Amino acid sequence: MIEELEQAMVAALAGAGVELPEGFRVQVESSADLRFGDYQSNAAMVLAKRLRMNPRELAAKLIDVLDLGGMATADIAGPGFINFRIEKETWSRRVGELLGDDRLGVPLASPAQTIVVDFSAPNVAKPMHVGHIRSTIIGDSLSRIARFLGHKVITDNHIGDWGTQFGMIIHGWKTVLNDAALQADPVAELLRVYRAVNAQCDADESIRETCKRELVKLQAGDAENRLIWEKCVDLSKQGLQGIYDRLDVSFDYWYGESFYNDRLAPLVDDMLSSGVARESEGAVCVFFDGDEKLEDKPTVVRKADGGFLYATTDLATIDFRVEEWRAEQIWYVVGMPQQLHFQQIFEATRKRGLNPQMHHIAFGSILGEDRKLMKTRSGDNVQLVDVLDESVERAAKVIEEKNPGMDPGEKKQVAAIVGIGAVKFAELSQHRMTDYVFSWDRMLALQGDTAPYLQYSNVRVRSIFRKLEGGVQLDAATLVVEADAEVHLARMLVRFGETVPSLLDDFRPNLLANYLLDLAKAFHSFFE
RNA sequence: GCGCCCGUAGCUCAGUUGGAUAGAGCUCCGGAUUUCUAAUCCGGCGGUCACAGGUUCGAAUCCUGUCGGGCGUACCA
Repeated sequence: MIEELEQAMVAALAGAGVELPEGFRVQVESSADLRFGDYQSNAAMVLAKRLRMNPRELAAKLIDVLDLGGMATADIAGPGFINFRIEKETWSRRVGELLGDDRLGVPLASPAQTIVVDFSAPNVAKPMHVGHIRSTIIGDSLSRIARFLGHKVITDNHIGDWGTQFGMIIHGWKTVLNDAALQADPVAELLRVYRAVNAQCDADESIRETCKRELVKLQAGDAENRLIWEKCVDLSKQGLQGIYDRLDVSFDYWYGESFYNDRLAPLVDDMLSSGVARESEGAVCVFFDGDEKLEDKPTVVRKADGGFLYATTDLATIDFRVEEWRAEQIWYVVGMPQQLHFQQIFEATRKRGLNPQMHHIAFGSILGEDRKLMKTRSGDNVQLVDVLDESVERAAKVIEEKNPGMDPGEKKQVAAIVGIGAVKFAELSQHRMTDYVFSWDRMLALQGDTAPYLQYSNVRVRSIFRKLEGGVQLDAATLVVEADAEVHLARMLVRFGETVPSLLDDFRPNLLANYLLDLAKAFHSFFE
């Protein structure tokens, strides 16, 4: 719809003999306030300013020669807006076209690109906690959107399967592991072991040293430690997969930190010889001379003791993604606190002569009831599994109240759909940058702007089609939009194709959530 | 100190990138209904967009400053 109106406007400008200034693009957008019509353009005002004309006169001139082919009417309002009212026949036609359109009016992105999306990335041997929700759900959503738009999307779960925590876990595995508990619930037992050793370390420095030695042995390739590590990673992955299954999230690859071990030393050598990095205070660093913001913020890629860091692994990971996967874009769905880190590795990557488009898709923090940051390492964070369980349980209670007669198996199924949906939608409906206070009530609310509201509208739609099955055939020719509620529903349906492409401009799934709520409202009104 | 993010109705949040009289949901008040699943619909109350300047036809949105909150600031991830 927007496209047709824009073309008509361009033609009208030509017809009126208006010369377009360099770089000017006629824009039509959907009206925020329906009293001003369905669509509006401020082109006359913008142009009048540049050409030093009277905006209302210019708008009048345009409308004189504007040919909309009967699809809509146009008038002038306010300081020089051109408002468009779409005819009912046009709505009928457009909705009829959508009926047979698999893409629901969403155009394919051009050009399609290869995009690697890096999200979720939990640490192995420690269960996911609430802090992982945002990355996982926002990342999954953006991946799906990009895929639908026609991009080649590669999702990669960059798990923390290598690092200092393995010193503690291996020591714990050798000393305090309970085999029976491990069999019964591997994830819980690994967490218990980790916590137990963590506490021992705090109390006794010599234990911490022992753990460090275990880590060094692992890194040196010690067979026993290597085996323990492999088992830990394996068990953890199974636990994680269970959660991803419940969330309906999947990854093309799970190339964790350990995957890049062998690439780190050569990478640092290469950066040294090419002059990208240099030694400083015994460490190897990348300095960003001449960069106003990063001038005094070098990043260390090799410690004075020879060890490598997070930044080193990330740089090696970029290499791999560009060389192996031909990534044109790399998206990192990672929390706000790591902004500086990403500025550094993005800049370091450019210094190395690689130029994928890199985006840090940051998000705000989840706070405790005291409005303070939920600590990552405190050990008593709310676990993601518990959030999901609690959510499903609460949904089950509602079902028991509202639909006591439902088949028990179906009850369970619906509870899962509603419970998990509530958690996911709570994330997706909010601007990703805002911090929020974790609250069961907020996350699991079943009334208002929530997942259940959307799901219920879906149920109602499906119910209609179920009852029509075998009876009425829907086709474009019989589709007539007439009453106000019908027009509004048609308007919202057409808007889908205009909304989706804009979601990736600033990586904003919440705009889709907002749209869907508006669509659901339009549908419920229509339904009533 | 410096850098980044945030401040919108009593509460939780939107706001299509500079557009018209700033919108939803929750709460509260009032109404609808012999259902194509009421987990619904319709109406009402509620605002100095933190504050002060600036830019222009036009600012919640852009620029400057102030106040308040959060995060980060080389050998953790």
